[in-house]
Amino acid sequence: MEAAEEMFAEQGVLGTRIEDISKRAGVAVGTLYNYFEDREQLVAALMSRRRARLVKALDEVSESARGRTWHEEFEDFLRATLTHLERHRRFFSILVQGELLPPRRAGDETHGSGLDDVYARMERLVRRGVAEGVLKSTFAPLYPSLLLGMLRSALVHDRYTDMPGPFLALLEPYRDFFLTGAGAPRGNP
Amino acid sequence: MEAAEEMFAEQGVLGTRIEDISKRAGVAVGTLYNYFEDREQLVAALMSRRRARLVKALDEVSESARGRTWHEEFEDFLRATLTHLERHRRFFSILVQGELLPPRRAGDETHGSGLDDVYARMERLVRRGVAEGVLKSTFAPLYPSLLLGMLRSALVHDRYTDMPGPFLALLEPYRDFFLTGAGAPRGNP
Amino acid sequence: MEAAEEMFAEQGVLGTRIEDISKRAGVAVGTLYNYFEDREQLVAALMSRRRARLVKALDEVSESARGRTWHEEFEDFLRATLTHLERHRRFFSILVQGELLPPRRAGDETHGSGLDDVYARMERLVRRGVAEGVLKSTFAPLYPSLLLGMLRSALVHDRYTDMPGPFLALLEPYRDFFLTGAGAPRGNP
Amino acid sequence: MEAAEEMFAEQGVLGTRIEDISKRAGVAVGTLYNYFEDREQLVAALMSRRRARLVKALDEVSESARGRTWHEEFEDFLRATLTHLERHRRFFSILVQGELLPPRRAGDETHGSGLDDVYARMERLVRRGVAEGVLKSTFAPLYPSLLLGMLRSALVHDRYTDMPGPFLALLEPYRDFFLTGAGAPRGNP
DNA sequence: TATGAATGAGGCTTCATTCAT
DNA sequence: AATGAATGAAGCCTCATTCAT
Repeated sequence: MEAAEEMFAEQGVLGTRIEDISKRAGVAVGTLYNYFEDREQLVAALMSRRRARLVKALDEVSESARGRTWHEEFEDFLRATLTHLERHRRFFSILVQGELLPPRRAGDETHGSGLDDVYARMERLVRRGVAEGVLKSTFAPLYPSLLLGMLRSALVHDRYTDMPGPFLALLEPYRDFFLTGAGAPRGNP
Repeated sequence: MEAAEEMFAEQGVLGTRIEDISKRAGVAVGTLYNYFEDREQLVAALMSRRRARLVKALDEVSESARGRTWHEEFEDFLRATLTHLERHRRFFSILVQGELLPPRRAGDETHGSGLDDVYARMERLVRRGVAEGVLKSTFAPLYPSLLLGMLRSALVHDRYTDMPGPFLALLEPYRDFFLTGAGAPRGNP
Repeated sequence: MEAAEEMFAEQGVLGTRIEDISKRAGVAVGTLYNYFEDREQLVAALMSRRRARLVKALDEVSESARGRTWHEEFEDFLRATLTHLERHRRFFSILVQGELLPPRRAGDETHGSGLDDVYARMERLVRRGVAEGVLKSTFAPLYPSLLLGMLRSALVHDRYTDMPGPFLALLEPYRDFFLTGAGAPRGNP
Repeated sequence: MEAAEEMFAEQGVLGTRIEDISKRAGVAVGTLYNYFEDREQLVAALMSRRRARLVKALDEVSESARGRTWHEEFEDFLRATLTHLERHRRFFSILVQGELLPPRRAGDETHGSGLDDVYARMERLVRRGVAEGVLKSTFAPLYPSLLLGMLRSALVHDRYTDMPGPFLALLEPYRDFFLTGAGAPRGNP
């Protein structure tokens, strides 16, 4: 039933008809409504579910990082994220864009943008990096969002490139970029 | 009339009713339809218009960069973009998300994601940087998208931070991050 | 299970969901459908049941009236009806309104308005009254319906009065009204 | 458009589809929704309109009664009501049954049973009768509801009689019944 | 025999679009 | 050229009914 998240990925969240979802899921409309109050809740549930998966993966990375260097954890973190992105390209591109969901009536902070949890994991990772002295502390508060932006750029790149290729190939470049930037080493003429 | 782009920013592109736009614009629905074939064209026109502004600003930067260093152009580029972002926070956050637009019938490449032009400007900037040897050439093809991702992170950061502050304050950190990354300089034990 | 007739009284016949009835009755929907062909039959059965009770009560009155005066029977009749009304205020107010039942496909005279039997008892009572000369015969055919209307007015009065009070208190006024009307005795200048 | 109240009369309030109403009214569904928020408001509006007509008629009676006897006003009152009943048999039979309307969420006393106004007119009439000494004062508070019940009995009678006939024929019998009751004059052996 | 999840026809409502004024 | 009431296709959701367990 969850596999109907593909619909969202294909048609967009707001452009998908409940009936199509149910059809793809192989059940009747009514059945969906036996489990979800209304369209909004169905959407929220799908989002939740997908997000939870990623968060779980990230937590496992964090878990198995005990006793290993920050750089190793960072690499694993990137790998996990890129892999997840790979598997859910289209859907993730939507998860990243919580803003376009329906207006969200006032006082309904139920699901944030759907990225709160992911963002939190990134904050933790950054904090450890700073604590261990492997990340500059000056602009540290910006790093989580920059990390998020960088990962999002994978989707952008995917879009603007003729030869998409596996996201995992971005692991090394992204690690390198995040740590040392795009600037050429100066002073080595 | 164009000022009704605020509607999109507030309610999302798909969540905005034509009638509301016309009301906010102070005209009747029929009037809108005298100028735009249908909803899709109205949306496209608004997008176009906003994008054109940014592109124009970026081109001016590029223009006035003749005879100045790449770093100066880069800084101007960032400044122009952040300023634009500042002024159209909400709307830009939507422009950045071309994917959620209507289903897009097959064979209808009319308006791309709305970022094509911006992306092209970034490519040009990166190319110059590489040509002048101030940017690493190894992963150069990724830089435009990373630049885009970085700028998007401004919106993310805005969302997850208690003290938003002017986007322009991000100029220095972002320049620094893009050029040298987040990693602490090593080899200085 | 029958006690779920309260639902009808509370929500109206057409406004009550089968599932709610079954829930209130403490059984599953399927169980109801094991006993009643469909919704319509369930409704008919409930109506029938309630009506049967009243008819039974009225028949007992008629029974025990043998050898007593018409006025005594009339009083008992009123008492029985008002008592019944008292106990099933809400439901009775619906029974009285057979017209709002489902559209009734043509050629489906299955359950009449639910009051046919009651009306018949009233006709009998009126006939006896006329036969014994205690009721005017001029407009006799109207009396059954007037009797019904008078009893219904108990429900109306209940609705429009601040101090509802027991229906039984209406026994004397109603008897008086039915027999002598509302007009002040004339000819006593 | 108002003529679509016939639908209610024919199919019942809850059994009528909005689309049918619009069809009968010769307009599109959307058009109805341009004038009424939703189904409930449409129903309420129709009720209101019909009730207003009757109330208006009753007020005219009351108006023209100045300087005439109570009995004359009473007769006019009956005539007006019966005439109205005649013209809107089916619909009125529904107006009389406000109770079956949708559950009415708590705290929504917007339209009462639709008979409040009519009831008020009856109270006024009765008060005058009592004041002028032509009505007994003992059970006066019950008379308005009895009057209502009596009129309703016209609908009942209509239902249970083979030869319906014009309601106006009930004028004399009802006047007589209301004033002197059904009992045969006693003491005239 | 009781259960209650699944079903899907059908009703209500929205809103992009038209067109007579 | 501007208007905005009318339109009706299309989507959301309900709920009577079925049937495998």
